[in-house]
Amino acid sequence: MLKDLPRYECLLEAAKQFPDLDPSATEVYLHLLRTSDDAFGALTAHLHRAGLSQGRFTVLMLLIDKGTGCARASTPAELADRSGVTRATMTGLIDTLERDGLVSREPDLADRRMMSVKLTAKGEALIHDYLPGHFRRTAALVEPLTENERKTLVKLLAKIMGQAAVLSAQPADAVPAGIT
Amino acid sequence: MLKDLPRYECLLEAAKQFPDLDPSATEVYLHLLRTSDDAFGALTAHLHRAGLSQGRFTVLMLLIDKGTGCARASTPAELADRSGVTRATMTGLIDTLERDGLVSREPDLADRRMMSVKLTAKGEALIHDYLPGHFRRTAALVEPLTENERKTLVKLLAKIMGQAAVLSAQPADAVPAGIT
DNA sequence: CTTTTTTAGTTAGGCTCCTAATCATAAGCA
DNA sequence: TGCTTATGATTAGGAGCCTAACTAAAAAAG
Repeated sequence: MLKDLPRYECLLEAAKQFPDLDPSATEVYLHLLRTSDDAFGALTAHLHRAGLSQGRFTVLMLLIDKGTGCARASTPAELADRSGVTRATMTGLIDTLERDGLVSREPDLADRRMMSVKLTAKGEALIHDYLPGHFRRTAALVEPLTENERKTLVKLLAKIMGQAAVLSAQPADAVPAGIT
Repeated sequence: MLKDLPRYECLLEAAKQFPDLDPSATEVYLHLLRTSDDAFGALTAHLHRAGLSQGRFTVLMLLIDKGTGCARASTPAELADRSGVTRATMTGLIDTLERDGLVSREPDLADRRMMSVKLTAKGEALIHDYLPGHFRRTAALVEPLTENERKTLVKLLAKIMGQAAVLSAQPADAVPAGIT
């Protein structure tokens, strides 16, 4: 990822050599990645201080079962699917979380292929201690945006998300003229 | 990263247990990360097909010296700084790029601590072949947004970027009341 | 009831990224 | 000049992510 975003004149200059380069689209794309990375990095620094990583944090969040209003996950397969990582990666994550005493792994009695993953008391204490600060920092990140601006932002991001889904669905070397 | 974003009611429910949780802020944050990841993933799939990764691609882009309107980089340290990775990581990236014949590494005659990194003919051919499709896909991602929406999006993202910088600058456990 | 297919989880090996430590060279200073 | 500090690059070791191959158990098919 580029640390310093190119100036717009720079994109215009590059567009002379590459007719396919859409300067405003490239600017949006680079700002999106840069902002996401910065926002993510600002919160991840605190995660690391708590001995967590994004993957570990996501797993712990999915294992919380009280007061979240959402169904919790329990098997490695479900955790992997909902975390957006492969099952192999989830095995590794659970390995280290178990090593650190934050989760426990028990065989499922009904289906002997499956394992049941649970938060330990230590894991539950850690995530519940961590969350309030995490939510405050998240709020601080978005703080200067009005409620209307937040709605607008989510709406615009959703459009790009939709395009990304379209683009990922047609992995061939298409995209010659325009995909809508 | 959560694969499926939580529904808004779910955030409202969770906010009952965590008073610090700002539902609209969390929604923005999660949408930002999810969108960035999806957009990035859509383009990265093509990078992988070309035998590249985001890190390798960024290095090659920084090494292009013609018609980009931007100064090119040449030393590992500068490549690392502008790529946003550590120098150790850059050493590894250049190792594999050199192994694959895409870049070459030569000692700097003036300062014998430094190395000079250059694109090989093969590397230059690869990146120049790759870029047009890359730019078309980038344009496709943003295609449904009008020019005004693009400006709005960049402006809103810039606000969050600014907050991320503030948040990263004060790594202590601050953020109790509000940071502006 | 046996064989095949599917599913859950893991292992093995690779890439990218990190931090910390090391080495050589250059630059600043008494 | 000689010593100390700063800088460029690398190495070593670790974590998280991937794909591909494997094991065991359940489900489906004959």
